[in-house]
Amino acid sequence: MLSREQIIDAAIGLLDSGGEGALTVRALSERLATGSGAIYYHVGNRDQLLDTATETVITSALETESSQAVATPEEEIRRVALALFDAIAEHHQWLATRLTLQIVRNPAGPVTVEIFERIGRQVGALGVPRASWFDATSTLVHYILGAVSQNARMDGDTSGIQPDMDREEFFDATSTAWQELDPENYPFMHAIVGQTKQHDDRDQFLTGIAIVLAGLTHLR
Amino acid sequence: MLSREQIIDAAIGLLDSGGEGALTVRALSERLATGSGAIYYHVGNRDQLLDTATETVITSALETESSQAVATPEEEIRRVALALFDAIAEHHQWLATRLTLQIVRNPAGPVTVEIFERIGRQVGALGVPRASWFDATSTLVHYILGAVSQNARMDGDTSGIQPDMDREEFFDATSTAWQELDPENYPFMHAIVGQTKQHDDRDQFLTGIAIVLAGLTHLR
DNA sequence: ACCTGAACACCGTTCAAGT
DNA sequence: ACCTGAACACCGTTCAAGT
Repeated sequence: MLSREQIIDAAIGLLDSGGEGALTVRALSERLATGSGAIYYHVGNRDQLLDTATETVITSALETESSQAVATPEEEIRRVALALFDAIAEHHQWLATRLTLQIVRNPAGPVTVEIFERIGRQVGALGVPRASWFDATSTLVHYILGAVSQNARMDGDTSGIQPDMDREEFFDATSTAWQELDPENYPFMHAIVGQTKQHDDRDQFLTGIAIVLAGLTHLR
Repeated sequence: MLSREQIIDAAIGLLDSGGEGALTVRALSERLATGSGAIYYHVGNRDQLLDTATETVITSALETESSQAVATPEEEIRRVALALFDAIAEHHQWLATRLTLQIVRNPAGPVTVEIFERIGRQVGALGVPRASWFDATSTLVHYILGAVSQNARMDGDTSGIQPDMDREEFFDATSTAWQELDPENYPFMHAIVGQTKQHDDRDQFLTGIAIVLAGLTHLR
């Protein structure tokens, strides 16, 4: 008998390998050797399936992270942030779009609540005054989700411009394009093009977290 | 004779009033009283049309902002950020998803370049050391885009849960849902539920900018 | 209760044909 | 060069019918 879990797992598989466009009810029911009606019987429509898949992946990413020893608030925030970063950057690029959607449309859902609660507790422990807890946590969450979305590699997604380009080629093409900009009008782009060439996304993400954390101390 | 500009304007009209789902080639060609082939003749496919619409709106939002008197670097960053915030929050919620997509897929395009250049120059003027310009600017841009995406109101979008709920009702439903969470497991959510009730999104966005700017001073 | 799969109402895109 | 619109290959979703 077909189970809800099987459907969600198969859906995540399709999403991971081909992006959101690859998750069609037909492809899914073929992979599961059923009719399309069976999908609707178990998980409702495609949109709900996408939400459930998002929930499953995020919850599991945050769970494996939480099984470690307690640390400083800064360290715990870094862990939560990296758990999201790694989950999206490495396997589930489709999450970049979906995670934002989930939080905007369903702020009372488990995904939003879990992320806010995890980050928010540490904000309190950091010494931020109670009246600023909501602002401080929102700022951290906004930064994390923004950075994580911007860093999602679009490898598996066919909707990119040149599908035959790998990550490095894409990067080279970008820096040469920046170098070809008019230096009169774009002095800054020229100034940073050297730094982009040998930077690491993950390191930069951590630097960003450190900047926001440093900024929070001014709220005291 | 049909022009490229007319098509883009009509597309933005459809997007503003009904979200991404409302932009269909059929609806567009009906509004313009042409055949679907005419669209493809002028603007390529739907995806390119979406990119062009994004570019048009963002460029114009940044242009009207730049026509003001020069100010401090902090003020100029706030202006660019608010120009994006207001454009998305008030008229073009569909941009939240599309802007991120544009930057990820086309970092050499005018949208990415314009935003980075505008923010980046001020980062230099702020006294951030040259070696940190890229990290600092990325952090700001990531925060701005993250916050702006999370704040896009989903009024016109039918894909929301209850379309008959207005902004205030939605907010009330969220805070009561947060209040009903188990206080043992979600102490933080209970602590902030009061603050969410009477907070202003725009003010919170500016507070976030201030936090990141404060954090940047530590890079000196 | 659980599943099938044809049918329906949509899509984006192409392309011969017209002016 | 510019445009038409039928045709094609897809979609998500429903629902009578089967077990």
